[in-house]
Amino acid sequence: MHALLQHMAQFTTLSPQLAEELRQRAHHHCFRKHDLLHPADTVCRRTYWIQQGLVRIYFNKDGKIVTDGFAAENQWMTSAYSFMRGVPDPYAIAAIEPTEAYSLSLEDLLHLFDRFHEMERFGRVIMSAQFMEQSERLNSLRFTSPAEKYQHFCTHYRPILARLPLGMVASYLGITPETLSRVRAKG
Amino acid sequence: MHALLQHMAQFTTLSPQLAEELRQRAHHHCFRKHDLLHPADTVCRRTYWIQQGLVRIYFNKDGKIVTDGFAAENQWMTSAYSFMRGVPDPYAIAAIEPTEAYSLSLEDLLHLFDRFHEMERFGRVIMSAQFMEQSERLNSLRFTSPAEKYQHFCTHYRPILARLPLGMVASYLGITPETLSRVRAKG
DNA sequence: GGTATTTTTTGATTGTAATCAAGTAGCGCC
DNA sequence: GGCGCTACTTGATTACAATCAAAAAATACC
Repeated sequence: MHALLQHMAQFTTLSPQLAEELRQRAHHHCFRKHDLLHPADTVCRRTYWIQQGLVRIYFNKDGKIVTDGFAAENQWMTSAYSFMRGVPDPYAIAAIEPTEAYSLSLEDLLHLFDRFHEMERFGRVIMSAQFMEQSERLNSLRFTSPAEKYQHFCTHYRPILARLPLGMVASYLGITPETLSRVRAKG
Repeated sequence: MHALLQHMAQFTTLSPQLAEELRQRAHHHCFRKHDLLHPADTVCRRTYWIQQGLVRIYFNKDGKIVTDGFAAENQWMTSAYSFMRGVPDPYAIAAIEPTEAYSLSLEDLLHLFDRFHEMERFGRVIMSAQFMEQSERLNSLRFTSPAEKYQHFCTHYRPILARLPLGMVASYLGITPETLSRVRAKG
């Protein structure tokens, strides 16, 4: 829990009152490998902050599993649309490694946003960061060859690269495992 | 100016003090067709809210102009990376039609975020909305054929579709003008 | 530790949209 | 209103990664 507060303190001032409310509201979770943080076609009720471990979000596209993103230590993960709108969506979130996490519900978040200016600040800053990251990804998807996509992935995900099977990386990059295998064979 | 305040009031409570500060700080602009709101390779110092008209953001990729986005009435436009980081970037923003806009500098924004919880709220809500929109675009780019991309564009940009030349739409969708022309010929 | 299953590699073929190339239409501007 | 330019359309060819197929390697599980 302390680690989550430390993480948040990087982006906003953390008053003792806010820290206390976070301590009261956040849930603690331990997931084993392959456990689901969120099953497909259900409402994703919580947003998870990963203290230790590695998770992925994915969905089933015509019988194939497509990975949509990863989150490791100090990152947030949720099925954004489902979480924000309170509706089911096809995404699922599963642990790739044994994972320890803290989570907040939408109600918790909205309450904290209302009550604490500094929490609202945190929300804004995190959303901006996610937005900028997603922009980069969009540009990579749009303008680069499979080799460059992989290159880009390597530089941005170095810390977790070795922990991921090739197939997941390929579908995240929007290329086939065969193509990624060939790309890797050359580099 | 009143219209900007109305727009903001949709997403946050707008105290008289905040409204007053906005009135004082926002700049008003009129652009003629082809005018640059922001030239390439300079720092984008302001974020623009479009009251009337239509603008686009684009950059030069190997001699070809690639359109990266549009903004029409009630939308915001800036070169995000340059604006947030205060560094030059290759994007330019130009008016497609005569355009009336209001703008804020980064300093204005940061000041308002600090001083007004409700402004911070507005920032968070707008960033979330942009993020969700961008997610949809990313999925469209990633998983759909040229015909579906165009379909998706038509449903999401109906109001401005007729105001845009085909070439801009094509490069926004990440396909060639030739391909878009053929897609349109069939539908 | 050995078998079964999944993941990755390697190879051959195909499909789709990009590129190359002209021609036509639309529009801005004097 | 006509000239010149840009935008759009249409056609032929090419390139690249997807798909199909199968073998090899890695991993899971009893």
